[in-house]
Amino acid sequence: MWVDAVTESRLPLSLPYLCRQSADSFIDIHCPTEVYAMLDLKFIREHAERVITNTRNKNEKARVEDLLELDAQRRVLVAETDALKNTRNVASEAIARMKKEKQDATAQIEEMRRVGDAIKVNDEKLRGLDDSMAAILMMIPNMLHPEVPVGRDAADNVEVRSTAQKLPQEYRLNHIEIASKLGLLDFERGAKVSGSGFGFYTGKGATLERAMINLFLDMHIEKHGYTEMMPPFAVNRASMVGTGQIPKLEEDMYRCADDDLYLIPTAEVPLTNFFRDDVLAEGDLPIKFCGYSACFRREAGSYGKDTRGFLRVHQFNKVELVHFVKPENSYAQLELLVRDVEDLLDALELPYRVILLCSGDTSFNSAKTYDLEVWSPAEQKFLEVSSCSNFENFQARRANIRYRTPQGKLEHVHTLNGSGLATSRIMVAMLEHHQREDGSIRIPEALRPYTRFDEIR
RNA sequence: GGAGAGGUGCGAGAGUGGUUGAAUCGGGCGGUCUCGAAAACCGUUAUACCGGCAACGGUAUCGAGGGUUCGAAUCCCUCCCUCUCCGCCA
Repeated sequence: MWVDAVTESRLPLSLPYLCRQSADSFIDIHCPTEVYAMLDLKFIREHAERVITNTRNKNEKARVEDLLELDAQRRVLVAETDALKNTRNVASEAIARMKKEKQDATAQIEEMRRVGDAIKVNDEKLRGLDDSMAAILMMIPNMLHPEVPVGRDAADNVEVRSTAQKLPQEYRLNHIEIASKLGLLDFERGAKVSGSGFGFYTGKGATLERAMINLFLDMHIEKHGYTEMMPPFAVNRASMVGTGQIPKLEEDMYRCADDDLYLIPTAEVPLTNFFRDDVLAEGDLPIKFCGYSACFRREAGSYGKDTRGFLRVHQFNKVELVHFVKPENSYAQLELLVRDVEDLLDALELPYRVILLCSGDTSFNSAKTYDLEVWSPAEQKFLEVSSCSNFENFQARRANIRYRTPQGKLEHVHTLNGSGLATSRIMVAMLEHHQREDGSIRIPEALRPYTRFDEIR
């Protein structure tokens, strides 16, 4: 069944994004506070209580009250400094006039020297305040959509719908056992060659992996109206800041120190930053990108959790979906995004459920997130295979992605993204669900044109 | 790795110390004309922050940071980025 997706024009190549400078301004601490603001400072000021509650509901610890105090100080200082600068500007103009008329301006110049010194002192103080404020602002999470249930952790998430009715299901071998029996994955060699948490796909395992990536991409391109992108797998620091991985998740990134590049943890980073500092044409929205990438995660601090096989690895493959939309459409678009992913799971004939994350489980950047989970008979639990989020303008503010309204106003777009899909956990589910009594694996119909075999034995 | 060029508004592109927030062209928006459209013509068109109910006023912004100066897009220093040529290489 075809998802009722909006048909969009493909990305027009005439867009001017290719000529834009990249801005490393994000990473320099001495830049206007607004650049850092993920939530609008004015919004925080006017809705302090809501921001504080929201921060708490997300289990975050930003010092919102301190921010407000600093802000009050800053505003007084700004007013004072602006007044000083005004006198200087007025006087400078007068001096220019006097010089032109060959009058002596020594007294004025002397006076302005003192004003200039005062300005310098104030600017110094302002910079200190800005830095302190920026540090707090960076830690304030996105506001949640009102529909998001308040809750502590995953236990409070809400199931929206499910195609996984008859649980638990029988299985004979878990994915590690069957993969090793059929020669599809090799973790020992992965550990030898790279380290723990890396693996080889071998033989038909590699083919199956590649087939899934291609199936996903083709469905998104041909059925769901996406533009395919193949992004760089390493990005600069400004990009990581732009999508919010830095500073919060910095220790989870692989970094190439010599070149100050980061291996991407998801294609979301390059695909969203594609439009960093750009102004999009209203008529081009929504823009929907799909892109394959390898994803690299250090998973620092998560050892001992889901460490078996391919459940949690340092490198995995994923097709990522990223939408740039007009604010008024973003929640409708989120539903479509989820449907695009469900369509893949249906094609793979895997049972899954869609859950709405509660406040405490919703990520820092997100206003509303649906997770898609596939049942693992071996693990006896649901495995997260996709996370679809609406970031509203949170990322767009950080990455400075705007569009021009029909009235000619510049406004931030809303960004959404979702995995569509990450293959490693899908591989786990495939090996468990499509396992036959004799230990062979049945390839679902939709995949056969890509694998060119219909079973693995 | 070696050598050079350059980073200005939505885009292209002027501008080398004093009404330059920034010429000009293009784009967008509004209008005239038209049954409608195109063309032509006219007008208009940056963002952020602070103050103000508002009209409006102030400040900042020409890659980033620092310096010189009464005054910096313009001069000096540092850094970042992009492009071109040569070398190396998939």
